[in-house]
Amino acid sequence: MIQRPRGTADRLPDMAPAWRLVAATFERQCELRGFAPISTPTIERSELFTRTTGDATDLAQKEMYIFQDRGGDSLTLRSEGTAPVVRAYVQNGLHNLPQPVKLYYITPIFRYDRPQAGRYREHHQIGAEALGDASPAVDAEVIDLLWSTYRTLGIDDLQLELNSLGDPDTRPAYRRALVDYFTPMADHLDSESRERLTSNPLRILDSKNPAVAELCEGAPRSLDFLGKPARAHFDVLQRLLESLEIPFAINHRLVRGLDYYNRTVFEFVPPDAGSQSTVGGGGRYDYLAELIGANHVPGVGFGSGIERVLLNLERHGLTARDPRITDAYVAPLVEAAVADAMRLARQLRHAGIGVECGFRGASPRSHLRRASRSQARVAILIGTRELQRGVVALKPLNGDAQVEVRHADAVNRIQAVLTGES
RNA sequence: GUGGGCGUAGCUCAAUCGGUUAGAGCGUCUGGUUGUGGCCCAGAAGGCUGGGGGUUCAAGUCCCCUCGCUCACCCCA
Repeated sequence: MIQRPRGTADRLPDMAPAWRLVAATFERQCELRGFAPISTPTIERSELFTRTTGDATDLAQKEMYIFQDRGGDSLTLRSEGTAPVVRAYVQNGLHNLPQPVKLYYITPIFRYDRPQAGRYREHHQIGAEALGDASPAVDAEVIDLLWSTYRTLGIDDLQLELNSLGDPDTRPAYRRALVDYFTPMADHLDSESRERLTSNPLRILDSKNPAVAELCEGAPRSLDFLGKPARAHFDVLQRLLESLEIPFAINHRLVRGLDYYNRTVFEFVPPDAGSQSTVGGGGRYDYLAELIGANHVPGVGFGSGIERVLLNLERHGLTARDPRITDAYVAPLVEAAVADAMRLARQLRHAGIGVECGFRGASPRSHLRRASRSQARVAILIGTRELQRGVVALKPLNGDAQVEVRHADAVNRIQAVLTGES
């Protein structure tokens, strides 16, 4: 048997209500703030991701789905949400709109990684980006959007962690300070962290190795290296979050896995922090546009994994129910009644009634069994007798008496039964 | 990419020390009612025991490989 590719998932009907709830809640929160939907191609030119993600990141080094198309171009399956949106903003001249341009998306993300709880090779993210405005209020708005989405869903115990990485002009000094700090203790670092000492010192802070983590305690803090504007930006953001009553905690070791971030970075993590704990995260990326050859465009945004949001919904025992739309079941009792049954079903649907139609002549028993297992409140039986006399048998499934109505009156009578007038 | 655990029907699980024709519940379908649902009862369908190789008189059971799931590392959402 051919099976689905590793790390992918089939989403079956019984999972749909929860997915819809997450998507609908997020969309609603976006629309309430004037964020508009955008969607970009599933494939992009590989340079878009390789140039923005950062050479030293795991994502760029080993997790991208990269391939050559038949014309020899190198393409990559979307490995993260932000760069394509920035590309689309630039390419479509969205800087001509009032700034910031506020966008949101719900999209699959592909990363070649070993599957694990809460980790997939294809996962889905809700995400939002606000482009063209560098003020800290935009950061606060974006964080508020994600926070409100979680809260509206009923997930109220995620911890918001916050940090500022400063700007490119102060980054080298911080980087040097980290190298100076860690180099003397290089022998105590694990091999991975030692490598990062030269490739990407900031990411040493991110290590979950307890021994390394301990060494990080005394490490220089990025907040102490912020330039004046970044310092002011971070201060204002904190005041805004306080005024919005969004609780947060400064995490000096929060650096994020993509290199394009500057100033604000944030993550939402559950209290019982497991390994795949981050539910959503993001930050500011004022220099990302330049990396893809465009003019300066400040931006801030986030991505949040839908599968992980769902995990947290379950953790809270929250469930979603499907909207009930099948009101009637039309049952052809003989093969000759199938055509009439399907015609009646269409008339009912035209009148706005949800209808399931039996597809083959079968016993009333089997049709009614099926009907009562659907959500239908009324069954319409059409057999030889009904065909001969131009009527249909209308049977409410709540135990009320079955009635016979003329075929021509069927739609009105069924409507009456469904609205309880009968 | 590294390491551990686990793969038996659509689902949840049995199957003695390696021993006959791999079972049950749920679900599905059909019937019990020559045209009437839910409950109940009966019957049926449904398995290359994940796949391949090996050991053995004999393998669901032991060994190897492989694929998948899962947990941890790592990484991230």
